[in-house]
Amino acid sequence: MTSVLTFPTVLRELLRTHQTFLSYAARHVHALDLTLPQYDVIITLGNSNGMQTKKLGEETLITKGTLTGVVSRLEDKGLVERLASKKDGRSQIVRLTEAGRAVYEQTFPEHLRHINQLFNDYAPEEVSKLEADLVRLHQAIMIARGDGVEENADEF
Amino acid sequence: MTSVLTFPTVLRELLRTHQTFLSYAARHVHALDLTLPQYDVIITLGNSNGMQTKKLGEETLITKGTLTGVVSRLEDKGLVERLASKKDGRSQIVRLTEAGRAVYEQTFPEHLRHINQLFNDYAPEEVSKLEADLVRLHQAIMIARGDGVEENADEF
DNA sequence: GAATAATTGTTCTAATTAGAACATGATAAT
DNA sequence: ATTATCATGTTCTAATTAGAACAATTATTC
Repeated sequence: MTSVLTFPTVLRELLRTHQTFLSYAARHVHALDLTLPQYDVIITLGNSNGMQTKKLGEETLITKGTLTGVVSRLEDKGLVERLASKKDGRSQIVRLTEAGRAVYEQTFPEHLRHINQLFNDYAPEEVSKLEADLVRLHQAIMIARGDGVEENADEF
Repeated sequence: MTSVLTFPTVLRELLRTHQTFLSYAARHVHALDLTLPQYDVIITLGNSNGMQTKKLGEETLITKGTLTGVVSRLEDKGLVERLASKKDGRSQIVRLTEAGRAVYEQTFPEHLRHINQLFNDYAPEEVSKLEADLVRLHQAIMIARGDGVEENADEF
């Protein structure tokens, strides 16, 4: 290796693995003429009867400014629709149309196989361990960011 | 949890951790009026006397179409310069200017502390283990992608 | 209840992103 | 050597991204 430590190498590896995974997942999705964020929205809505934009963003990890555009493009394609919430005048409900549900049901099982294939050589405990390790790092970052455990903020 | 398995949860956690890390790292970098990819280029060049655009892309994980723009913006800021390679007429060498080197030297140690702080509670072996686990997943994805081990491609 | 604060989603901007097409220079095959 | 193939970097496009500002609505506080 030529390069001296820049970001610690474990973090570089995190970026690399993330990037490679996205390109792997995108390959399957692009055959459907959808982008990865668009497909992520579809499969997230696939298990529900519609949800608030806010919750949809939390599930998909798409920030709200971005999500507006992603949902609009899916609306243009006729795969989702927006409805005003009856309980909250600020809120929109997003849900699959018939066509969107058809896409979900016809493609999701294959998509899941495509993804799960990555773990063919993993024991279940190994997957759980990796997940736990990622959660640990995630929490370490949040704590360093100051979004820590939010204990009693005794401003007296 | 309400949501049924979509992406396997370990992969969702990979995305979440990646995203949170980027926002953590960006916070420090934005104070320098640089974006994260721009700063990544600067610290990658900081250890060298200039390198090919191709190699710069490999080190930073930035694809070539994107890298052209990132380098151009750094050029506009006077932090890097492009030189024609003498050995290869297609190739450009990118290197830090004086100003770019000053930014690197004055900010990198603090940046490194900022990043390393994430691992305060880690034993060194734990970091190595996590890195090895990420490398393993990365390779599993590459193999599933077909970029596998590229053994003897004995066609027929 | 009226003023203040917080929440929800859209709009706007600059930058990044992947991917494809392209021009130019280098390399290989014949 | 000449053709065909490959490598390097730029340009182009559509989409995503984060972040900030904003309008509309809801919740809180006094």
